[in-house]
Amino acid sequence: MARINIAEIRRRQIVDAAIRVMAEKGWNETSIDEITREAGVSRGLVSYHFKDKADLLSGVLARCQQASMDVGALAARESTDPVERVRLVIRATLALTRSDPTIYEIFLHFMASGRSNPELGEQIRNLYRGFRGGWARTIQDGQDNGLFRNDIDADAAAARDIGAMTGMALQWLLEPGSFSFEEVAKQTEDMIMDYLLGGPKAVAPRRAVMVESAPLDSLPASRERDEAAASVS
Amino acid sequence: MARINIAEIRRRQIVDAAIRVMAEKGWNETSIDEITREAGVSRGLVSYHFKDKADLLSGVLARCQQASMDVGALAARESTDPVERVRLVIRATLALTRSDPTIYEIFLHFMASGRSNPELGEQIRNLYRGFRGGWARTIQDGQDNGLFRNDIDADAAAARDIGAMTGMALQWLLEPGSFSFEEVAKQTEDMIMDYLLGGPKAVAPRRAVMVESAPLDSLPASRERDEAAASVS
DNA sequence: GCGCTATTTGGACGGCCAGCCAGTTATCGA
DNA sequence: TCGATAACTGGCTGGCCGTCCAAATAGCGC
Repeated sequence: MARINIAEIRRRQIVDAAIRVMAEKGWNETSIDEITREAGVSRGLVSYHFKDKADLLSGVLARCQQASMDVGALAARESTDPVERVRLVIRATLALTRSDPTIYEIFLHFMASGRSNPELGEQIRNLYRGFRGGWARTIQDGQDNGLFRNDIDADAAAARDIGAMTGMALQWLLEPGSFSFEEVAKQTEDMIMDYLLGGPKAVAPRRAVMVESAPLDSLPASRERDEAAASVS
Repeated sequence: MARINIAEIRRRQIVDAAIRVMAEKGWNETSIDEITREAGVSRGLVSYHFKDKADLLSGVLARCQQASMDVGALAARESTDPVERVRLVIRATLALTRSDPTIYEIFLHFMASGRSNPELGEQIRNLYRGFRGGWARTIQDGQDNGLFRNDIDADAAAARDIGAMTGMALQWLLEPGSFSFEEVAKQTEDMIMDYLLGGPKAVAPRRAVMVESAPLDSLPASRERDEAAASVS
């Protein structure tokens, strides 16, 4: 089935181009003509492979989601200590802001556009729900095992942590170099970890086995066709 | 000069309408025609009072900036204890997300649009610089007086705190009700305060007089014409 | 080679919108 | 009362963009 492969390759090619253009100009300012030029394909080919602009957008978001999840999952595998794993994921997530700001760029544009486009809004909401859900489970595990304070709600804690990370990312996106990235990242990491490690904890681990799955990698699978997404940039 | 007053009133009227429409539909999806309809004025009047769409946008952002600064300044006046004031400002800023999400909505759209429009980008960057600068001064004051830990850079701390607050706000904007607002707000407030109050501090206050000016209210003055902005919504 | 289908092309169509402008009305000073 | 100017109106227009489509091309099994 070489044909199907070609279709997949074309889709990938167009999504790649869309990400490049969109990261720079946003979505509404990006015309499909510009994407075709960047991708080096003809005007009608985009319409052939994607139902409409929103469909193309889904592909873009799915790729970015996959990339950011990969980073977290990868970092978590670098240690077996649950606390250390959480720290590594925070660090990797923050570092992603610097190494591949495109991802947050896309998220930002989706958040803005999603408010007027219900379909887009649902996608970005699902994405955040997934992030929060995965993070909450990780925190819950830590609480159950007496590692993290258990006087706080895990779901709320997840929203708080993800908020702290994305908030920093957006500021960096807005004006890279306007503050010391390393310093702010270090403070954010410390602040989150100190908060999670402080306060009252469960007396004894409720389970002998610690968190065995990497944080963030038990998210609901993307319903996109670009499952095998690699790095975005 | 009744004429000048009329011009000012009209400008205000149009900006108000623009904020209402824009909060719901974003900026790029908002046509000037829609704003004129909402404002109850004719099509050409907007062109008469505003150079172009970006000019109108400046008015919108200035109003939101003013409103958010007012909230912080107001909260800071409710206590004379510097630490308590910082806590109150955090609380008020977070609460603003709920009471008037329009403001963050506008900020979000500016961040997204500002990437492709240099003029707009500079405005939103200035706004954030102002926020961070004011917050950093407040933290610096607390450090100088031995109230806050002095092993961290105040500028970086400001970026971290503002990031945590805006990050939470954006999530709430994306999907109000997807988490417990009160719980996340409380955790965020505690996390920031615990971090600022923890760690090593200056042995003795370097100044007898504590922070005497409200945080956030020594920002660079808006260069907009809508100086006397009231509440946004 | 021959149909068949997937793939690709370039352009046409229709809608939308920001900017512009000629003309009208209201307000003010003299 | 009478210019003069500010305030205001409504429509035009040129361009851009997403969608659709008829035709051309390429790759496949037979």
